[in-house]
Parts: sequence; structure tokens; C-alpha cells
Amino acid sequence: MAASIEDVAKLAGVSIATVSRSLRGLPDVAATTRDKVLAAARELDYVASPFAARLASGRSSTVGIVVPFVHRWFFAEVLGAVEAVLSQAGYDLLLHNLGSSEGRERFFTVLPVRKRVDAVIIVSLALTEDEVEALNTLELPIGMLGAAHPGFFSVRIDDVTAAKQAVNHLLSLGHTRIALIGGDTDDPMRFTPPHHRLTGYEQALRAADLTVDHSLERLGYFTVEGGEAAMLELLGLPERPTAVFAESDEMAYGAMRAIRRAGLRVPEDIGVIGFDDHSTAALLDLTTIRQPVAEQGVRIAAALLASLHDPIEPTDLVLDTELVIRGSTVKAASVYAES
Amino acid sequence: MAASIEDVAKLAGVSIATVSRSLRGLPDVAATTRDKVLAAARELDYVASPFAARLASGRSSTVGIVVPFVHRWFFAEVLGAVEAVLSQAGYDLLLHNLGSSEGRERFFTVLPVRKRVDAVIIVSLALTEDEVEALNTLELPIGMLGAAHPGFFSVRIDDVTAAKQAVNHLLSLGHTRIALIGGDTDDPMRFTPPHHRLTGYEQALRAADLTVDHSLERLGYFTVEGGEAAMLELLGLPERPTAVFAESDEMAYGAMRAIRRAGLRVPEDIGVIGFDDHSTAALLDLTTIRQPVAEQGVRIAAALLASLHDPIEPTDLVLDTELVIRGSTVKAASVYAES
DNA sequence: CTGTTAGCGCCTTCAT
DNA sequence: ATGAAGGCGCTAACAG
Repeated sequence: MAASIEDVAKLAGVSIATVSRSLRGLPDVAATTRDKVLAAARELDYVASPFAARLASGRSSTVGIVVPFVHRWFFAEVLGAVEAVLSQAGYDLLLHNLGSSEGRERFFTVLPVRKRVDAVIIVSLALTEDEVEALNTLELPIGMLGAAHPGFFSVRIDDVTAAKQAVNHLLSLGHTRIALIGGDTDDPMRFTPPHHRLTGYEQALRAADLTVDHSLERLGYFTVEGGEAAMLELLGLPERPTAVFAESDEMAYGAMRAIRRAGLRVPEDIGVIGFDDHSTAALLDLTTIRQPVAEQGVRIAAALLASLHDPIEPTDLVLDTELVIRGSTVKAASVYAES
Repeated sequence: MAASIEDVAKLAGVSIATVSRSLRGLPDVAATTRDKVLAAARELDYVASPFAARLASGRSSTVGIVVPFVHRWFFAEVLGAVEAVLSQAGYDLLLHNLGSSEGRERFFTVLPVRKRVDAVIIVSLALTEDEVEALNTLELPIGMLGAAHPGFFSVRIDDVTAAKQAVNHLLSLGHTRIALIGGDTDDPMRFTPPHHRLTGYEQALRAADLTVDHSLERLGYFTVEGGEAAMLELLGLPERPTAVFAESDEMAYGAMRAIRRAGLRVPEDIGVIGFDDHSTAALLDLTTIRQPVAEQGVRIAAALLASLHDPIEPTDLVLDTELVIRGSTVKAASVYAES
């Protein structure tokens, strides 16, 4: 059997309370006794039972993270960043992968994080009022990544501004007929970006005195295939667009494929700009809006840890995005040119 | 304060023992009393404190998973699959992302899963004897994904055979000068695939009575950039290869880029085959060896859950791989042709 | 600075 | 079929 705190106490010749204090680095322990305890603990290869500690202290030293689809690039990237921060702080990470709108519903009705985490991170979800209420019953600090809600911590980018960056880039190249391939604003998963990016797109057009043509706004569902299908529709229009803003790099990939399969060239015939700066965007020479993905994860994790240390008012942090110009919007010999 | 088992017992007019039994679906509880208990629990919105339960039972209902880099496609995919199986079985998933060889060393010396999981899944690591020993001190069922070790459960593919599939495909197309872009067999992370894929590559060549030319074996480090650099070296050879087998799709992407930047065509001048069937492989029209990624995750998770249910001898499952032929090895109009 | 003593909330024999 | 009671291994007052 593994050593318990009592074994350590016996070996060190002190009480279990002193062992507990010493091992946790609490003050009011003589340096000499602490050393004795540490030596005993090392000798017995002792580690405290987290469950006993959690039961007694009421703290779980665990943070729950809720992501729509772990296997997608963005969420995996976030997860890695959050894990790094938490594990370094001695916290456990409890992963909840929604996977579908049913999974989402299950999560918010069952609330499997109840009684087992000190804080929760919600990634990329626009919460319904019911969901907010469910989270509030937890009476825990809540962190949102890619969205915001009063009373919750949040770290995000400004999707409206970012979308404007994208469209303004196309406008600056002389395009006036600019299409949008976006996410579904009515999707059951209710991701946050689609609304804002759509808004930014339309605002940028209006600011340039262009009329918003809704027939140029298509759904790509954040997948390569969806982006391709959306582009096909756009290509079938009486007057096709000269440029496309896709709300994700993956949809942009699909759009590029559709364009090329139609025998047209990127960017000469149609310019394409994506969103994210996915790891393969450089490879495919895609102009895009880069957002700091890992950093958002680091920041939200750090904010929650800080609030766990001593309760503070929720903070809302908005990070900058950056236009990365590549060959899909500016003339280049081929897709495989500079990147 | 949230309801405790005592509250439920009081409301249902039974003892806490009966509540515990009822809620866990144990036998020897009268149907009527069970209903009473369930009703009371529902009314109080009761959920058991996992920590109290774990402390008392000695079972953690948690599985630890150790991955080299969560943010990489393969591992994220595995993670999603494992999470789905575990959460459905009522198990928590404790994620450990190594991130580097230092992270790896830290994990195996600290063993942060001690006293907090019922089983551990190790993904894609060739374990050293010290690491095996460390895991054995846990006295827990251990599952390996993408590797195997006596005494541990495992689910994997046959990398030797898979590499042969790849090379044989190139041989069948008439290639005789076939290069390899692989992972580092001396890498501190010691991934398992590089050794086996290298072996399969050489065996296939020998079986075809071709001599193995080590100058055709280059390191791509499992990244796009690495693959590109490796391909550049190969292109600089006095007699360059007519085909390349990359041990991952991402290295294959890099190779394709290098080939095209050199003004050569794929597959006319140089054929390229990858490994994995990464989600963008179809997009880039890359011939590859598909391995069942999510299924490996599902299988290893299921195996461990089964062994937790009732201890069984470790099993070793080898899943099939499949050759997926696309335009990077067989003539096609362009990279963006059929896929 | 250190020890004593209640719990934390549940599981699990052992009785009945 | 149900209840009583002793832990599980630790934390957190409270004494001293």
C-alpha cells in the first residue's frame, strides 16, 4: 500500500498536521522540522491523496473545460495552452467534449462538473439564458474564450473588427463584389463568431459605400466541404464575386478548391481571404486574419487561477488580430509561391 | 449549500446506506424504496460528491491520458474518441500533455496520476525501461496506443506492414528510386512509428530486389517544414529519387511544396505518398496510408474499462491500414483534380 | 511553532 | 431488504 500522511508523520516524529503544513509550504513551521518532514516524505515516496485533500478542503484543484469539438484545430490548440498553464499551477484539467448539440444539451442539463471543479472554461459558445443560468447555479468562476457574458471572465478577439480587416484588405485591392462564406448563425451549436464576422463584413461594405448583397452571403459550416459547396453556389451566380471572405481557413480551402476546379485562378480571377491562420494556411498560401489562439487559452486560464487565488471582479480581455497577406489575394506565380 | 446524501436520506425516510445503494443501482433494494430515493434525489437536485465517493471506495472513476502534443491532429483525434467512450461510461478524463522531452521526463518522474486515476493511456510513445518501471509502480492497468509492451493493453496498427503497403504501391507504379522522409529514430520523444516505418520501407525495397540506399533516407521531424527541408536535400542528390514515401501527411505536404518550388511536377516528375490520411490529405490530393485513428482511441478506452470492470489479461489489438490512392502518385491534370 | 480533534461526504462490512 | 457505524486520508480550527 502507498504511504499515507500518518506514515510520514510517524517517520518524521511529528503530527500529521505538521506534515500537512510542511508539505503544502504553509508558514509557521520551523525550517528544521519541515526538512525532517520533507526527508521522510521523500523516503516513503509519499504523495497526498488528492481526493482526501479535496474532500477535507472543499477545493478540487481542478478546472473543467468545455469545447465543441476537441479534434478541430482551434480547440485542440486552446486545450494545449490551457493544460500547460493549469498543470504548472498544480491544477487538474477535466475535459468535456460536446461533439454535437445533443452533447451540448446533455452537458448543460447534467452539469457533469458539479462538485468536482473550482472553475469552468467555456470555449466558443454563445450561451443561451438557460445555459447561463445553469452555469450560475455552480456558483463558480466561469471563463469564456471567444465570447463574453456579464459576470463571467472572458478572453476573445474582436470579430467585428477582424472581419472588417479582412474585407478592407479586399477593398483596398479594388474589389467591390465581395462574397462571404460564413458559419450558420442559426446553428444549434451557436458558435459566437458567425454573427460578429457577418456584422463586420457588412459594416465594412457599407463604410465603403457598397450595398450589401445578401445573395453573396453563403453558409460554409466551418468545413472544407461546406466552403467548397458555398463557393460553387457563388460561382453559379449571374454576376460572380471577384473576392471571397471565408470566416475560417478551412472554408477558404474549400473555396479555393472550387474556384480552381471551375478552371479559374486564385487570386487573379477571384481573391480569397480566410480567418485564423491555421497551421496549413501558409502552406496553401492563404491570406488570412491571424488570431492568437494559444494566447487566448493561456489568458483565460491565468485569469481563472488568479480569481481562485483571491476573488476578483470578472475581467474581459480583447486581443488583437492581424492581417497576414499571402498569395491568395495578391498576384503570385502559383499557389505554391512565397508563403 | 448543495444537498448531501444525508439530506436525501432524510427526505426519503431511509438511511444513507440505502440512498447510496439505490442511486448506484445496486441489487437488494426494494423497488418502492428505490423510487422514493430517486424522487427525493431529484427533488433536491442531488449529485454525489465524487471526492467523497472516491475516498471511501478507493476507485477514482478517472482515466489518465498522456499525449505528446495535444494540438497535433492525430492526438487530438485520439483524445476526442477516448473522451467520448469514457464520459459515456461515467469516467473522468485527466489530460496530460507532455509538450517536450522535459515534459515527458517530468511526467514519468513525478507521475502526477498517482492516487488519482484507475488506469492510464499512453499514446505513441516507445517507453524506456525506466518509464515502464515507473508505470508499473502504479499497479494500474496501462493502455498503449500506437505501441505495445508486455503486460500492458495495446491497440495499434502494423507500421511495418503499412510502410510496405506504401512502398509497394510506388514499386507497382514502376518506381525504383524511392526515398524516405521519416521521423527521427533518435528523437528524445522516441515516437514509435519511425523505427517500424523505416523497417517496412527497407524490407519492401529488399523484397523487390532493390538495394537500400541510405542517402535516400532523410529526416522530416513530422512537420511540414521538416518535410520540405528533407525533400530539398533529396532534390540536390546527384541522382534524385522518382518517388518519396513520407511517414506522415504533413511531411508529405512539405515534400510536395519543395518539389513544386523546384519547378517539378507531382506526380509526373516525383510521386509522393504520405501516411495517416490527415483531414486535409484529400484536399491536397495526396495518396496516403489511412490508419483508423479514432477507432484506436475507442478500442483502447474500451479495453481498459473492461479490465476495470473485471480484471483480465492484457490484450493487444492490431488494426488494419488502407492504401488510399490519389493524385500525388497517379497522373492527374493538377493537384486540385479529383480527390 | 506544534499537536489534538473534528469533520469533509460517502462506501462498506456487519447486523438485523 | 435495510440500518448502524467505522473508516477512507486529509484539512482546519483550536489549544497550548
